[in-house]
Amino acid sequence: MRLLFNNFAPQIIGVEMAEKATGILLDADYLAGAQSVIRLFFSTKKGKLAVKDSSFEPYFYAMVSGSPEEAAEKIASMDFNGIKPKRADITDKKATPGGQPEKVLKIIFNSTKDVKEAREQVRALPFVLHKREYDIPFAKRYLIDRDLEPLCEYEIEFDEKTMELKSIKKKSDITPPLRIGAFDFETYSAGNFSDPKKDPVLLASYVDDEEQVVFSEKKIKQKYAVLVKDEKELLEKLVEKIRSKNLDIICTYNGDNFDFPYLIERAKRLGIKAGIGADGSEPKPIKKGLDQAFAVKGIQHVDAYQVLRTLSRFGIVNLIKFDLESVDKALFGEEKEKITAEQIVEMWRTGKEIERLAEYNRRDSEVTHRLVKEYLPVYIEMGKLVHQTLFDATRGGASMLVEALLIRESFRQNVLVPNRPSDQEAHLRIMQTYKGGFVREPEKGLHENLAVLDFTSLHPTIMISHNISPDTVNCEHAECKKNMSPDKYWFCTKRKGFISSILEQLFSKRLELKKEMKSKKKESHEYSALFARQQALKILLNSFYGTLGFAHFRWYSRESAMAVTGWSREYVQWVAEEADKAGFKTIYGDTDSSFIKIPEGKTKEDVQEFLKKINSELPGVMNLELEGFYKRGIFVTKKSGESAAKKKYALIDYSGNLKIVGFEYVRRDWAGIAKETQRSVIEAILKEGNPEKAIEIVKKAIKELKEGKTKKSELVIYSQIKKAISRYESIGPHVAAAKKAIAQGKALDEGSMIGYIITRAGKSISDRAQLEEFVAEGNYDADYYIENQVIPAVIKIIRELGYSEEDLIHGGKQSSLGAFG
DNA sequence: TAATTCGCTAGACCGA
DNA sequence: TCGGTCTAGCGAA
Repeated sequence: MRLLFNNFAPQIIGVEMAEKATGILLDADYLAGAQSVIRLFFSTKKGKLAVKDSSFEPYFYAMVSGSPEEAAEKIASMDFNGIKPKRADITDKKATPGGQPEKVLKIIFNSTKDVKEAREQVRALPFVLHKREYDIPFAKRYLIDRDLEPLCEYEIEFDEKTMELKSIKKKSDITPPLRIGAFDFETYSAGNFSDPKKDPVLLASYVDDEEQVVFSEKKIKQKYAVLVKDEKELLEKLVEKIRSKNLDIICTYNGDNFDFPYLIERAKRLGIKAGIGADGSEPKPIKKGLDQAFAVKGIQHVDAYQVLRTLSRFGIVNLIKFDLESVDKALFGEEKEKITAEQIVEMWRTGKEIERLAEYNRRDSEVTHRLVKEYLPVYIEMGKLVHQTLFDATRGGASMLVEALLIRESFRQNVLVPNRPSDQEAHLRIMQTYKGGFVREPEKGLHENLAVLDFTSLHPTIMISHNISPDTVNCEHAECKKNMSPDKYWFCTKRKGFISSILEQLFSKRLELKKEMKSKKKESHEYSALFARQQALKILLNSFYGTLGFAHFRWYSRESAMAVTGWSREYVQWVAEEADKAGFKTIYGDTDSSFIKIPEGKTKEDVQEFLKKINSELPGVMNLELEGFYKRGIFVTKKSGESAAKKKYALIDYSGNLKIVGFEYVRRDWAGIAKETQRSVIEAILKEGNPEKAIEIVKKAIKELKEGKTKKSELVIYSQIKKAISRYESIGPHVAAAKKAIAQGKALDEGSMIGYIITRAGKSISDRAQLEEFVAEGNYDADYYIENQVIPAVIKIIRELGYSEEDLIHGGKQSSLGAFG
């Protein structure tokens, strides 16, 4: 078997020209040129295998007026500025999911380049009405058309000489264990950031399941250290190490923007090749809008940083800061030492504590490796679900994942994929917003004995139950008008919608998995596998609704999005009315939830009964469930005015668990001292029913602040730079702090998380804001933290108990509180 | 390349 | 210096 890269000598089998192999499909790309040729990468037991498929041709569709046969003949013989189509076939395709197949031209070219150059010219022909599916990347197109699922195991046959694929058959849906390795650099820097054009790599670490290595030209005592003579050898050894491992996955932490570009630039300067690809090629940058990603041939590069950003957006993990130390602590509860760029240089220069630096470097790779191992299963399942490689699945947003699934499904159903909107069209869509979910104004104050009810997967279940789909809006059947949304759009009841039926399948698949999970032991491998699959399904299910209202989405349907939210408002308000009729009192609700008070004389069983009744009346797969019972809850008024604040409350259950929602406590743009004080106050009130204690907690925090004793770490406020610094019209504290830091040589820009402290020197708050690392312990504006942080965070809660701001600063009243009476 | 709307609040900014 | 308006960010769902 001829492998591009392996640990074994090639085997030549003389007579039999067809070779067989079993491998995991990792990647697909194509070789550009006069003829575009698909290349598939497999991970086999013996190494990486790349096979070609030159039988697949680039194409797009055109719908024409008049005779399709004549049009096909005409186009096939045309010359578009030197580009000649290979041929034009006539296919039967549906223009829309509900439509009848019609004759559509499939115009086939030799190369993807030809498609790109000729498609506009074809579109401009007078008899061409539309062009379709002209912008689907060739390799992705191949995976769809050939029904191949990345990450599954395949049995293939290929010609041993030409490496041409002869047959391919799926062997298993289960992804066998993948070989995962991580690497990380420590680099020299003059100021606070490193420039690969001049600053060398100091240390490089590599970690996988079997070994851990740190390469260094300085002698390091640890066992894992490998001495090299210079930076050139260091990089060569690292590349060699990675190559020798025959990895399926190479992982980094921000390798897309740091380690890989650094590696490439240093290798170039040192005159070596960073050929870690399975075919010996260097990692290649792939444009992702303003950002870039790095791809390695035959190996999937998973950037753990990108993975966490995405998981954070979907609420699977909850992270404030994304540096490895914070992530390690938040997710694994480990304390990892943070060494700054300055310290790295100092340690390197003096040679003192070089072991600490090496350990830091080793840990970076180790944590990265662990992160990828932890979260990879979800993405493996996602990749299979939407037929995308790991590389794409870990970097794609909600719309990319949904789109990939829908394109594949369109192909299966023989329907043409809708075009993306033009920029103007997208702009018009953005202008047209629509109404979202319903949020009830809460009954402010303290409440006891609560039940929280919510709809399970509200948006997907509405879409399934009402058959909401872009292709079922306002169908021609009069009787379907009974399925009328509050905004007066109706949805067909005779034919299942394209999107709604896909959702239905995903939804029932997830239910099945969850049922199956119950029969498995939680620690078992099967359980984790099922868990990952249902998690991927959950992410996908929850992504659909948002994409319907997304201006750049191929299946954008404002009517559908409006119907989803319209019905959601109706259902949630109906539940509230029914609850009140049943003798409960609805005190709050947001989008899919109802908070009800269980009055004296009513029991938890009554709530269950109520749920049963509601569920018997809900259509389709819609379901209202009990989220939980709570002993107490508090709602406060808004900052100004008398009305109660929405999206802000705290609950305590009967086991004493606090649930704090929307309060400053959960916001990163508030100082720790304010957040912790607020949490303690809420706890004292909800858990112990002790407002006096709450007052004391606040007083203590204020006293500490005044005495200058509050630790720096308690004072940091985090806020993100969301656009280019120059584009800010209003210079808030985080922008001001960032500007000052940039003037001192810090590399901060769009996307940077700014941790700042309000110091004493300066007039406005922005003037006084300084980047945390530039502020000495004890240098803070106590008044600011008391008046703008601690007091605002607690005053609304304290007032709910009948106390005032005065009580916090002065003696305070001793009278007991009627709030619990 | 890119999921949505609803809601709260801080602090700059601006004109009187 | 005051108060209203606007920009900006973050969180809930």
